[in-house]
Amino acid sequence: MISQKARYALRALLYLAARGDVTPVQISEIAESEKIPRKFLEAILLELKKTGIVRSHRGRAGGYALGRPAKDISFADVLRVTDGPLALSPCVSVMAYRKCDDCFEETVCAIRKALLAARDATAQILESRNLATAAQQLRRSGAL
Amino acid sequence: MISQKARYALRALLYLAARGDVTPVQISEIAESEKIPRKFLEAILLELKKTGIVRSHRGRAGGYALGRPAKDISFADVLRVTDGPLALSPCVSVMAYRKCDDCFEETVCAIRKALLAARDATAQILESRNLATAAQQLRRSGAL
DNA sequence: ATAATCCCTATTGACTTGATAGAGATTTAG
DNA sequence: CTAAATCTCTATCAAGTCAATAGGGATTAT
Repeated sequence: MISQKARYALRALLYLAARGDVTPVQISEIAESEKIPRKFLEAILLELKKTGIVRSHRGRAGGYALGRPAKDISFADVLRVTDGPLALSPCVSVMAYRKCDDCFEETVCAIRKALLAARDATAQILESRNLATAAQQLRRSGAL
Repeated sequence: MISQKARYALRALLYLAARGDVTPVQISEIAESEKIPRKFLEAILLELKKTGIVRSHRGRAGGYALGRPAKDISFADVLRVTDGPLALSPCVSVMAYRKCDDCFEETVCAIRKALLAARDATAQILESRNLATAAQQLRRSGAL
């Protein structure tokens, strides 16, 4: 299961993508529109900023905007920031590989083989879905 | 990421599958062979038993055995017991559906569409991998 | 009977999650 | 230049989950 933080992050980013504006949007506006606890959202956007998914402007007319085109921000990008690796085991993570603590012989591990296949399948989907395609779906369903 | 519990469960079950025996195997034997804390393994096997994945015999020559043929125990079956639903969100879980707490309109949710596709991909893999195929892989690699 | 086994409940410490508080740093408008 | 509005940062909190342990109780083969 994804965390509440991931949900909030995706909703906030989708809000920015759907708005499609160039001028920065304030935290309060996002928080109210998407019903996200304001202070929690601050922390989330800060993290997203560190990885370049959003950028910010400080001061009077400040706020947040997407850090790159919506089509270049995948669901996988976001989930990796909020929830860590997509993989079901460190030993099959591509972005954050680590040997399992008590692994005997990785190349032979039958559990690993299954988890690796699962990771590839998940990553394939989550990397192909991005904020642009998602926003487009919303428009088509008449939700915007 | 899967839990340590899931790892232990898979290892223990794979041990039973590889042994392929009809007579029950004792907890201590599994725990020692697979280096799993004995008491923790007890709790895990008990849970697996409740869902029929293993069956047990009590008393003097007691122990555990697979509850059905190894080819009918998938990785998905096991992970659902130890770690809950495979889905990344309750609203896309097939075995344990639940509406998201703050969901506005499920049919329109763009996040849901992506998570649903991810669930299907993961489930497809994890339901097709079972203890028999895994044990066979071990034999082929000469690990048995 | 007895010894070996599974069965059950409770407890623990470490860590994570979701959320909140309060002050600091920066920028724009007037 | 000053004030107000914003983002930035650190600290804290309660509740929950995870991994592991402990100590018996129930059952059964011999």
